[in-house]
Amino acid sequence: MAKPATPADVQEALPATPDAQAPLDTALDELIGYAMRRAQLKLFQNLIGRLATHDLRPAQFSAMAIIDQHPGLMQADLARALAIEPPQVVPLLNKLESRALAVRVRCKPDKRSYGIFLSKTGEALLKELKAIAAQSDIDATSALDSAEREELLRLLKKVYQN
Amino acid sequence: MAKPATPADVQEALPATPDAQAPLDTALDELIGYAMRRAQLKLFQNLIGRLATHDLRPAQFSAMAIIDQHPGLMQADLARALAIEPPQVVPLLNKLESRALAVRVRCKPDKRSYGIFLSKTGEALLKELKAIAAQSDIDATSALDSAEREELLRLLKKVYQN
DNA sequence: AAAATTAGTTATGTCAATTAACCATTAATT
DNA sequence: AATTAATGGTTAATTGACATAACTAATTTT
Repeated sequence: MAKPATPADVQEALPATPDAQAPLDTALDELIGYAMRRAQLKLFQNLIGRLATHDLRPAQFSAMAIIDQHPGLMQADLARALAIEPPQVVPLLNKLESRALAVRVRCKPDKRSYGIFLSKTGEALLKELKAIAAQSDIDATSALDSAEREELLRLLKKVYQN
Repeated sequence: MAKPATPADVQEALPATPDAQAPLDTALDELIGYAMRRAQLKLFQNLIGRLATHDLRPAQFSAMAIIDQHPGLMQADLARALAIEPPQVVPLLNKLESRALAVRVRCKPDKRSYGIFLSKTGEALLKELKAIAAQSDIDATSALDSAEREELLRLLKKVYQN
C-alpha cells in the first residue's frame, strides 16, 4: 500500500470537466475495451446531440434506416435487428407513426402482424439524418485523417462481424 | 414506399440469435459510430461475463485500477475519474469494502474526507482481473491479428483523447 | 463565532429496459 | 371441425441505472 497522494497530486491528474470521461488511467489505457468504451461514448453523445434537433434518439434513427432497407418487415424482426425486446418497439414505432414518419400496415395473410414502412416524409427525413450522422462521425473523429477513419471502420467491422 | 418484403425475405436477412447485435444493416454500416457501438457492446458483454466469475462489474474493476494508481484519492476524485456522480460511488465502494478489497481511511487533516486504498487482497485480485481483462480483449477481437489490435488501440486513443 | 463551503451520504424521482401476463389470430393435433 | 398449442403485438409491473436535491459533519472564511 503506497503513500497517500495529497489532494493536489490527485486533482492535477484528474479532468476538469465533470461530464467528460476521465483521462487519468494507466494500465486501463492499454485495454482495447476501455479505449473503445470511451471513444464510443464520445461518438454517441455527439450523435445524440445532433439528433436532438429533430427530436429523435439514435435507436429511432437506426430503426428508420432498417425499415428503409427492409420495407414491410414485422415488428419482431425490427426488434431483433435493433437487439431490443419486442415491447420496446411499441413506443418507438408509436413515436414514428405519430410524427407520420412510418406506418404500420395490417398484413393480408396474417392479420396479427403489421408490415412496417417509411412514409414519404420518413424517407425524406432519413436522408437528412444520414447526412447528419455522417457529419457527426467526422466531427467526433476529427483527430483522424480520412485514411485512418477508413482503417478504423474496417477494424471495427472485423471485430463485430464475427 | 417499396414493395413489401415477404416474411421469408426479411427473416433470411435477420440474425438467428436474439441477444446478439444484428448483422443486417446497410447504410448504417458505413458509419463509424454504428460499428463502434456494436464492437463496443461485444467487448463489454465479453468482459461482463468474465468478471461475473468474481462477482464484479466493469465499473468496479475500473475503480480498483484507478485506486491502485492513485492510492489515497478521495471519493469525489474517483467519481470524476469514473465519470459518475458522487452518490454512485457510495454503493460501489461499500461493495468493495464489504469484500475487503478496498478501504476508506479517514483523512488526518480533513476529517470529512476519506483516503481510498486497495487492501493487499484487493491488489492481488486486481492483478488477476487485469489478466482477465487483457484476455477478454484478445478473445473479443480474435478476428484481428496483433498488429491490427495495436493499430485499433492507437486509433481509439486518438479519438477519445481529444 | 456566525456564515458559507465542502466531503460524503441518504432520499427521491425519472427513465430505460426486462419480464410476465394478456388478447387476437393462426397453425397443429386429434 | 374442435380443441389445443403457438405466434404477433400490446399492456402492466419490476427492476435497475442514474441524476438531483436535501441532509450531516467538518472545515474555512469573515
